[in-house]
Amino acid sequence: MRQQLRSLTLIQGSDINRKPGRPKGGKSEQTRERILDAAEQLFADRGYDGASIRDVAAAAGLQIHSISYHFGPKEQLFDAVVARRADIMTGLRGAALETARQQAGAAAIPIKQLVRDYASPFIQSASHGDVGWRNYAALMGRLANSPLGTEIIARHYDDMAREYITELQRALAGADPEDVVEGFSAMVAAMLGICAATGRPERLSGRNAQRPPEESFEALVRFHTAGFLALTIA
Amino acid sequence: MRQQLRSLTLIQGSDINRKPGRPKGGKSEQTRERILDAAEQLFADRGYDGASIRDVAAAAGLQIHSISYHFGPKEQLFDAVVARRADIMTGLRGAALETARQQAGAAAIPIKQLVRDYASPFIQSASHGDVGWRNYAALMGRLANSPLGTEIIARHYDDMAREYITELQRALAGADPEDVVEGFSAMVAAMLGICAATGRPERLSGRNAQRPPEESFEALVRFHTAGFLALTIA
DNA sequence: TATTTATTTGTACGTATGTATAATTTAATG
DNA sequence: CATTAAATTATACATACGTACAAATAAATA
Repeated sequence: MRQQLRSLTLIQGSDINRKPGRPKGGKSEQTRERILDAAEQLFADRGYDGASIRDVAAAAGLQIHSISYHFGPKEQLFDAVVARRADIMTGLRGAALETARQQAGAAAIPIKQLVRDYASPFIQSASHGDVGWRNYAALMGRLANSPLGTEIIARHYDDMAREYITELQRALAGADPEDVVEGFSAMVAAMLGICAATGRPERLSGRNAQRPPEESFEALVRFHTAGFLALTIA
Repeated sequence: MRQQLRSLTLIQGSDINRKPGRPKGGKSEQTRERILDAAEQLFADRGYDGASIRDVAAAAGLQIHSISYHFGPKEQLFDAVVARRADIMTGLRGAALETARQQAGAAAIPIKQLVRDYASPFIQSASHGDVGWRNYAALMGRLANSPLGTEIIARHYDDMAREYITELQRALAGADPEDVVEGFSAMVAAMLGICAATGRPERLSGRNAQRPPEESFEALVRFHTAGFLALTIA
């Protein structure tokens, strides 16, 4: 939205299209990242309506208007927060899918691999990534069943989701395609639940600390792979 | 909170403890229900922070202060909304569990029956109940991964959840108990996702209308039963 | 009917909200 | 250095928020 059409001549010194004045995107890219980090954390902690633009500005060490200057109205800021890491996530999933397709050749990709490849980037990022990824994971969990959330998720995640669903349906030829979509939705919900860090699993199992997400991930893969396979049995 | 200790002598005319003045809970019980209905819908549509007390009052056809008069501050109203139908839900699940225990005798309750008995009351209410149940289901979906939501869910749902988990662990003696908790969480997340009516399954499958929740329910039972059973295989 | 309490209304307070406008500072240019 | 545009600051606006207080009304009693 605020991206500039860079001039075509690449050598900066001899740039003939170069207009006078301070160029865009110099130092401000850091500022934008700082705003997104702050917004990510606050939206994750308090939700979309619970976090104010003022909170974000204060957390980023800026004045209020700097937020809307860089991102426009609140909803666009929210979208930008989701989009930033969604693009990374989609890149990882796309690469994994390409590899899997090459490995499988003409055959269908194994269910277990599809489950693993879709859930792994998210769970790995949420558990091994920096605090930003943890905040992002919590935020995505909150978004899951809200109108605004699903709208934004649709924009940034549905295309790749459909690719995985297509492969799942191919691997589960005997199953009702709608059941496969149902299974995919269940898998995503479980993945988000693991990373949301709500503390409910601990409360239900009597544990005092959160289970390492890798263990949860392995359980998820086994559980949902078996679930998918059960859909083929009429 | 605002319930009164009814006098012990049951015959109203000869009530010796009866104090003068207008008695509590007469017409106001309808008002309370009307407030809860309005709050339920608004919280479901806009979330806790997105729905204001003024909105609730207007939807119920009352002045602002009537809300806090009956329910205290906003968070207690929210809790009351969740609690009302949580009690019904817990009653149904408790009755189903008792029946299942009697049927099973000394043996473990079958996994499929536990999955069915836990998810069925919610999905049936959300699909066949009145609009209030549909709103409630959407609200519970929104709550699932938020801090305030999990706090309230813990208060009203965790006891019965632990009972079902105990039975699941008994039926899955070979499985890691923590994996079983993980599976239970996945089942709940899927159940909420089905009833949240976000439109995402339709978007992912190309359907134009929502799938009948009964079909989704049958798929959920098959999927998650198989998932649980897979946890016993080392 | 007079009295007592439950319930509802009307109004107000202090603060927080998203957004917009104008002025200022910063960083590059020729 | 003068100039141009980006980036930041400062301030303001109109509205919405949760909560509280005082008054009025309603429904039962003796």
